[in-house]
Amino acid sequence: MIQKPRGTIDIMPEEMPYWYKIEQTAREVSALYGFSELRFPTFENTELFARGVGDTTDVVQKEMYTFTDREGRSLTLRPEGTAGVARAIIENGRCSDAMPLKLFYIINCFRYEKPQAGRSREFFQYGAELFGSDSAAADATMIALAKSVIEGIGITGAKLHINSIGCPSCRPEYHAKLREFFASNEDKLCPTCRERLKTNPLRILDCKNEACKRLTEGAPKTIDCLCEPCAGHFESLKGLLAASGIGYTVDTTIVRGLDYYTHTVFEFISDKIGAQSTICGGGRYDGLIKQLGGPALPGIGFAMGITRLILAMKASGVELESGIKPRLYIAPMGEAAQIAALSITSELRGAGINAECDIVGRSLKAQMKYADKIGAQYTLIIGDAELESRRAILKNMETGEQSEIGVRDIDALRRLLG
RNA sequence: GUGGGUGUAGCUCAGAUGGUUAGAGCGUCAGGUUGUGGCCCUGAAGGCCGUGGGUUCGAUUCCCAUCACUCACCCCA
Repeated sequence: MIQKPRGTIDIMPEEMPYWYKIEQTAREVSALYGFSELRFPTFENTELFARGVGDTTDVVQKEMYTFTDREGRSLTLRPEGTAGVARAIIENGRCSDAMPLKLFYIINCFRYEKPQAGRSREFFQYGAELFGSDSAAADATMIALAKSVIEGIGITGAKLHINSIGCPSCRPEYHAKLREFFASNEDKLCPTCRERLKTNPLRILDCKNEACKRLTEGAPKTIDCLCEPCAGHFESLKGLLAASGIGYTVDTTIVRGLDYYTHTVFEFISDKIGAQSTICGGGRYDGLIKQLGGPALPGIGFAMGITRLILAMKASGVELESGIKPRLYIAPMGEAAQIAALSITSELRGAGINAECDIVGRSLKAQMKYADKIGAQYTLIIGDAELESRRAILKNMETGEQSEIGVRDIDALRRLLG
């Protein structure tokens, strides 16, 4: 047997109602907020991610599905959506549209990681991006959109965490302060954090190691080292959230792993779905468009992992009915009846009524069992006797009641079932 | 990439200090009066006991490796 590749998932029919619910809610709520849907390539030139996401990030360094095509071009399966959207709006000249430009997408992404609960190599996300505003009001709008979607699909108990990681003008100073703070305790840090001290000290704050956690107490926080504009932006955001009644906690450990983030970063976290608890992650990326060769255009966006949303929905007690139940099952006996059954089925379907009939050639008893199993509301029995008398037997499967109805009386059936 | 757990029928799981025909429940299919479901009864199909090596007279059972699933680290959605 050939198995599916590691880290991929099959989504069987029983699961589809959850996907429909999320996709439908995402589209409706996005539209409500004035966002338009777009689609873009599953693979891009590798350079897009190297430059956009950042070639020092884990995602780019060790998690991308990169391959060479027949012409020797280096291509990469998208590991996230923002870089593709940014490229698309630059390439399609939308940076000169009326601002803000508000877009959303529902896509699959690929990352070569070791699978676990809430994490797979092909994963799916709903994301939204807002370009052309560097105002905190834009941040608040994005957070409100994310919250509406999360609540709209029935997830309860998700917590909003926000932080500001500064901008290119205040970050170097912050890194220096962090290095200074940890310098005396360098030997007590875990090996990875000792490395982080040199490369990206910001990440030490995110370490799960107990010893490191203790050492981070009292460490300088990004929000204490923000430059004037950054601090002002963060204060405005907090004010706007409070004014809209959106609860939040300032979480100085949120450190996004994608280089393009600046200023505001945020996550919605569910504590009921295992270790991969971030169901929505996002932030501001004011330098990205320029970095990719476009104009200096600020932006902010987020993405939500759809399978994680489903885990959170189920943990929140959301139960969705699966399966399509026919209104009528037609049980023919004999060849003549089979012909009649097929044509009645077809006419009912044409009238928008879900009807089924036997196409396996089962006995009447087996057909009744089958009709019961698939949840048919009515069964219409047609045999030679019924063709003769032109009166078929209609059985209500719930009550067991039987009555007669004209064999070809489609109108009567439509009245009953429509 | 690192670590823990698991791998027996479609599903959920038993099982034997290593010994000849590997079990149950559910599900599927067929019957239980000649044209009728849900309950009940009977029967059938369906497993090289994840794969490859090793130890052994003999391995599904013990050992090793490998693959897959799973949880966690890491990272992130």
